[in-house]
Amino acid sequence: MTLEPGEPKFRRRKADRPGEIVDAALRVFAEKGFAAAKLDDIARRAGVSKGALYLYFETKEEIFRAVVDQAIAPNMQVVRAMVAAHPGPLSDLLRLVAERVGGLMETLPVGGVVKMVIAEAGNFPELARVWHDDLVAQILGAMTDAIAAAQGRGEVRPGDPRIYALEIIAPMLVALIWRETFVPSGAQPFDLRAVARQHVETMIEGLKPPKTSKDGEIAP
Amino acid sequence: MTLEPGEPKFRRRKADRPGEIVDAALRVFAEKGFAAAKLDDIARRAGVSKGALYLYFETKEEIFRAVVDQAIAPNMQVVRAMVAAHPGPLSDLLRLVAERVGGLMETLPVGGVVKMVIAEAGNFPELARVWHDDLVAQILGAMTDAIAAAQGRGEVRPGDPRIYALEIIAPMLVALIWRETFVPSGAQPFDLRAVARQHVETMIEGLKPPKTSKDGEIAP
Amino acid sequence: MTLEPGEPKFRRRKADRPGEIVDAALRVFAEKGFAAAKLDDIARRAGVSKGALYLYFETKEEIFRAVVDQAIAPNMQVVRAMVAAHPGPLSDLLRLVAERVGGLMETLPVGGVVKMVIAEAGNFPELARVWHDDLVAQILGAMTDAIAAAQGRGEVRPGDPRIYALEIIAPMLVALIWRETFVPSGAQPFDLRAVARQHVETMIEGLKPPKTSKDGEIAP
Amino acid sequence: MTLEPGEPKFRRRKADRPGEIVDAALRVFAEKGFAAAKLDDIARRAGVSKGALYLYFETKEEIFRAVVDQAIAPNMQVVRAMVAAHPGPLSDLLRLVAERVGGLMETLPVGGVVKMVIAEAGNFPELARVWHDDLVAQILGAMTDAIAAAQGRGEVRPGDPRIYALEIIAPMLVALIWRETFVPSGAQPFDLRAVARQHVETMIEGLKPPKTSKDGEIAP
DNA sequence: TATGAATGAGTGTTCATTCAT
DNA sequence: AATGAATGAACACTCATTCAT
Repeated sequence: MTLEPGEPKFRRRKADRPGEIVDAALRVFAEKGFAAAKLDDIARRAGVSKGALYLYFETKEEIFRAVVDQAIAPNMQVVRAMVAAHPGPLSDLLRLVAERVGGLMETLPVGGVVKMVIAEAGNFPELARVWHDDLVAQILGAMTDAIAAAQGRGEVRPGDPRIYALEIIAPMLVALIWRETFVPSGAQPFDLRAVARQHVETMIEGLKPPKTSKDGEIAP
Repeated sequence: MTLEPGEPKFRRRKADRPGEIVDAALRVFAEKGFAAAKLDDIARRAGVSKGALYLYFETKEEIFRAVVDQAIAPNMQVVRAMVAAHPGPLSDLLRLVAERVGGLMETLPVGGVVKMVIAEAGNFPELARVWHDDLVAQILGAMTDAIAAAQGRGEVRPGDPRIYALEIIAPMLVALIWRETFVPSGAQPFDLRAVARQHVETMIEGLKPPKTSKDGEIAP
Repeated sequence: MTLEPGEPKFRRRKADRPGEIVDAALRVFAEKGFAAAKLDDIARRAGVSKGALYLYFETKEEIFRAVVDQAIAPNMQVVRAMVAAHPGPLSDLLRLVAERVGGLMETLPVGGVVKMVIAEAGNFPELARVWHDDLVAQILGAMTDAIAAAQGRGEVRPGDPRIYALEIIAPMLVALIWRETFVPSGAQPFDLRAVARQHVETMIEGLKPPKTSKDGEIAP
Repeated sequence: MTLEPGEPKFRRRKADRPGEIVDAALRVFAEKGFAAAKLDDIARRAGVSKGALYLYFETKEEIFRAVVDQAIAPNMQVVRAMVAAHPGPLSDLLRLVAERVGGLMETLPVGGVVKMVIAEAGNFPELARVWHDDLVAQILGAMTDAIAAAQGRGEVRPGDPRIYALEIIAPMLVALIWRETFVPSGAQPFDLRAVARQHVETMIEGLKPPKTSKDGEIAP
């Protein structure tokens, strides 16, 4: 972004290039999908020539990989945050995560990437695998563990903890996909934060063990 | 599918052809996405020549449209079932719908179509609109109405009924997308029926109005 | 055109078919040119199925040949008429031919065929040869001979009789081509008969030998 | 046209390319006609790849248009020359024009373009219109005016001046078309200059007002 | 004889990739 | 490092031709 003093201004900073390209590519891939995205378009949006792309990436697939890979990193924070917050009652964890995730999703261009991963999983199985192994399964696993632990503490009613994890995450994801898919053609959007907040409360209630036992722990 | 030995080079089955082509196209589009799908491939799977496609459809887009359109019809049953089951307590409705939807999703090739719609909504906005207006918004609307009515009867706690509807549907949808996206590259699948059943119970509990008060707040 | 009594009316008369097809083909070829003409179109205009064309002709080229060949025959009359009228002063011959040709050109679909021959001479050299040898060279030759004879009789000034023949014919031909080429897009047409009449008089004057000699023969 | 040994695979000559392509295209279109001309062929003759054509033209039609349009410009000189030579007796003008046109036609590739315009006027009406309005009608109009003026001066006998203009031009045009159509398959050619010279003299004589009367009838 | 569904080679067009500058 | 003209393989689409009926 900033140029060193004395540097000629038409000299572009090499170090930033790959990042700029990946940013541009993300936008184009998210809009059009992999096959319909044109390198010309990506190059133009990155402000470089088409040939320049090949100075940093070998093929279109490479760029796509870079985009998807790069999108994982920032999201890993979320996972870590979640895992870090592990101890304590589940309800606290859920509220915390909801707030965090709801916010992130409105900031980051996750939507586009999610769309891409869904769309191109068939054509790029390794990518699907990377996303699953490095991101999705981590999140799901962390939550599953937390839920199982809570079940152990009697905080959560019996049931498959992995499915409970899915139940918790799904509405956010669907609201996100909804935004990408239907809102551009006029559908009424969902307020991501509102969804997160309401759903957390629903789940906290829904997960409470049958009231016969002394379930005072969950709702403080 | 298989032809007897001595099979005729030309079959004369005009009436069946469009259906066969759409079936084949669904498989290819779902696998590869719109742009990456080759007409040659669709034709081969439909057991016809490339030229024959053009006897029934004008362009590749037309075929795509036909695939997506056709996928709406059978799913409309779900909506109708839901609307038909309208009266009675919400919990009964949810259990009924869950059973119905869970079963359908394992039978019909909805997954592929859902994937396609998500992936190509940007490139084919009218398709996204059709899907939204004719199918998704109908389901969501029907559920929203049922929930609002239940709230009126004091069966359901306060909260945005449209978000509640989203919360109810989302896990099934995500499990479906999961199957399309991650399972082929080795991820552990979700049992759609199990998800449906467990989530319904969670939601029934989660939606219950606070037991303590005389729930005067909900139905004023 | 007429059906035998007692013949079922949906039974088509086989004998006329080739002619009907050639008629239809002439119209289509004249409109679009050889390559841009579609057999579908020809078949439709001939009132038969596409497959039926192949009962009478082997290929598209064959049909084209038939069209061009068939167009020669009626025009041969003109040549014969001209040759028959041979004796007598040239001016009489010219006036007679002009009237005859002017009339024919407004009746027969010569224009289209001329256009086709010009356009496709490069792609079908034998056709160009047939047209040249059987028709055009005949007419030109007959006229050249008549002019040479008239020169021998002192009726016509010195000069290349073949070029004189060309001079005589050309305006009619150009008026014809003009009609096919520019009139459909709005150009002012030429009245073929008027062109014929005026040009004949011009040529009769123009061909007169220098007045020094006793040139009374031409203008009676 | 010919490249040195060691010729570079990529030449960098953006400025020259469109011209080279149009030249090559003219040859191919003139030979085959629009529909039968293959882009591969044009590209090969232009010494570029098929894809390169699309760097300079949007479609095959565009190339065709460029060819036809471009052919107008150089011919406009003829028109201007004719209009410039306006004053003076008509016979001088005719002799001058004949010389000029006869020479040009043997140099420029007019023949091919004329053929194309005749052949494709039906499929590309705007092109026919452009040719008519910008070129043909101009020439014809200029000549018509000159003749009418000459009639006013008593130099030319009564008669439709537009038809007289046609009579003057036609033999050159037909000789040109003859060259394109019949000569390649063995017909005896016409010497364009000879045709021009002889026809001018014929017309000068043919247009002379009747010598007997004091020609008061013509210019009242 | 006649049909028209079906074929498949052929062509215009696109676009990821290369390379002289 | 950067450009962008050039390439060529790939693909959607067309249409003359075939053949079961």
